[in-house]
Amino acid sequence: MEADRWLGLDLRHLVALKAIADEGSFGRAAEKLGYTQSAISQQIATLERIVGLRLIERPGGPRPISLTEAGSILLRHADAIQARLLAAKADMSALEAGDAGRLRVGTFQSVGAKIIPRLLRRFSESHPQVEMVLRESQDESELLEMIERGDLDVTFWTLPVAAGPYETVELLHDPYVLVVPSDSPLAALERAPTLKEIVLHPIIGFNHCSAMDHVESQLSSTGRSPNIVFRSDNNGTVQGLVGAGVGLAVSPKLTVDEDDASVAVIDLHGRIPPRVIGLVWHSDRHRSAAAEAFTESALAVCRELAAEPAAA
Amino acid sequence: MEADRWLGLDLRHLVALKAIADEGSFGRAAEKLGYTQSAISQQIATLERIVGLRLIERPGGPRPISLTEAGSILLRHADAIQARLLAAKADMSALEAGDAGRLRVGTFQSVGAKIIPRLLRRFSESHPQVEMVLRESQDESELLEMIERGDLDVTFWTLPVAAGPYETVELLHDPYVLVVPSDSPLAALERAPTLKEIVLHPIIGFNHCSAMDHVESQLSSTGRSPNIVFRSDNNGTVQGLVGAGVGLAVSPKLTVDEDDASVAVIDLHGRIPPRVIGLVWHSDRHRSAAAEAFTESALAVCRELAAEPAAA
DNA sequence: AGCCAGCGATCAGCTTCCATGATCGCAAAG
DNA sequence: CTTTGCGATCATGGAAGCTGATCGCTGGCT
Repeated sequence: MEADRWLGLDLRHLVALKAIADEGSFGRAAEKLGYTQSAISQQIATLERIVGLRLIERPGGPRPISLTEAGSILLRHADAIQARLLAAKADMSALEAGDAGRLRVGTFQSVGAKIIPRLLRRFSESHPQVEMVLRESQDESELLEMIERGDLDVTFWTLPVAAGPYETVELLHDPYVLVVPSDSPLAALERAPTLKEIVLHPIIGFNHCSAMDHVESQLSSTGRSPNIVFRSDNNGTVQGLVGAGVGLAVSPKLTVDEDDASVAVIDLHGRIPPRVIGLVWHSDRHRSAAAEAFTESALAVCRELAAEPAAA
Repeated sequence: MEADRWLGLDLRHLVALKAIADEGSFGRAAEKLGYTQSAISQQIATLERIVGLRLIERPGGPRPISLTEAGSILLRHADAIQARLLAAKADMSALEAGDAGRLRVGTFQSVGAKIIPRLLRRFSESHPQVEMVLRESQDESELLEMIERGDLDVTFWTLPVAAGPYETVELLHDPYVLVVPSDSPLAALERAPTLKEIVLHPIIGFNHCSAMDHVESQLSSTGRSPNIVFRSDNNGTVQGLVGAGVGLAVSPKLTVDEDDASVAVIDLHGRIPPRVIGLVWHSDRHRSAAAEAFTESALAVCRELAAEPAAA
């Protein structure tokens, strides 16, 4: 590695570049960062001297500036570097908080019922020294944000995950089932009802979440939009309404209570593609031994769940 | 983003950390970087002040130092950041060299014969303004190193690629074929010869490369190691020797000359898994329009090649 | 046992670098 | 033509960082 001028590169330079790109002018960038306009101007000057290329086009006068091609390419690298630094910072403060034995796990409503209790029991028995912090969110996307900010170590998620600095592992395929009143004619059918048949009935839905959106778009693909007469996030409420004959529900199998005699649960045999439940974590963050062990436990538990459909 | 002490972090700090980890002592790291031991000591001190954690364990006296857990975690981030900086630097110097229209492509011997000429003609017709620089290497792994150093923009490669900062695209599956003298009894068989039958004969091989290693390990898996009587990297030589009855050859189909009447080419029907030819580029580097277009052209050409096995 | 070699920490001093604040040049809008 | 907003430039003061010397420590060598 030659001793070149790149060693003089400072993080402040990259931050300044980003601020200018965001704010659209040297002055506002300076204000945002708590510097003088002069300072920013000089920072960019030295940055341009370091890379040897003009990064920002200044047309002069009150006309707005713009990034050159080199500028926008460098900006992408700068973003990546800043993201990595944030990850490093999160790792460090996690360590500082004595996190050898703390694991913050994100979950959402519908994953909870069957997997979580079993997993928690298993994991806390095999790793009693790990303190688990469960964070359940109504708003799924919030979980990913927390992963990105370093507020969570790992989260459950329905795969695939959006593009981003994530690593994932697939835990299990959770098929959708139809929940109908136990005396419904649909329950007496030998075959699984088609989507067209289902969409003729009133539907009890969950509140909007990625799983529900998925179901509704599938139902809408029949050409007829489903008639959602009620929404609740509480599975007990949903099944109660179904049992009372208010409508049908399409639920992930893992969320339904199969012991409820007032309803019948009908396998849809893949008429709606199953949701895939997985774990997601930040690809840039350090992966603690506790997190690895948790992933292993989750995989084991889900393998068991998949192997005992008899309970269904 | 709070104005925290992390903004005071300097690249030199991370470089120093890496140097210490590599060299095993402050003094040698200082020497390597052209500083005094004092400077390194102070740099690490401020770095530790910034992150708020002890990064290096100094047992005192002549005992060797070691990274703490925080230190090794931070080092991994530092490595990633340095790698990203190198990519940025490579992008900048490429741009500086006026690379809007230059594309440096790596190839190796056996990919050349069928794909390259056609691809070059096609691409230079559709993108006449792009100056192509072809770099053929005998030593395949050198190509990946050049990608990593930024000396190449994209290279052909036999997938899968080793772990690293790479992105890939699959171009085509190139099956292995058996080349025998045209009067060989093997050529008269109705079925493809088995590996056991092949390995009984003397073999003309290519010099060691990933493709040849692959073939040899497959042949050895019969329990009998192949008898390689000659090696050459020139396909004409290999086929000439086969035609003269010196031995058989197992070659990737794309490299053989099917018009050579002195030999017969026999499809192995997947008895040896085909090699997969793809393009590889650096995931951190900027991907120029020329590179994208080149990938598209390569895909198109390879789709055509796959669709006309009649020529075989 | 005692000396020595090797290592990192520390300190004072000097140099270098960088942000500041004021000023200038420029071009579009009024 | 003046005003206004923006970036460039310059001199200056202050902070940060490197140097060179010195100290304290510990394990191995004699």
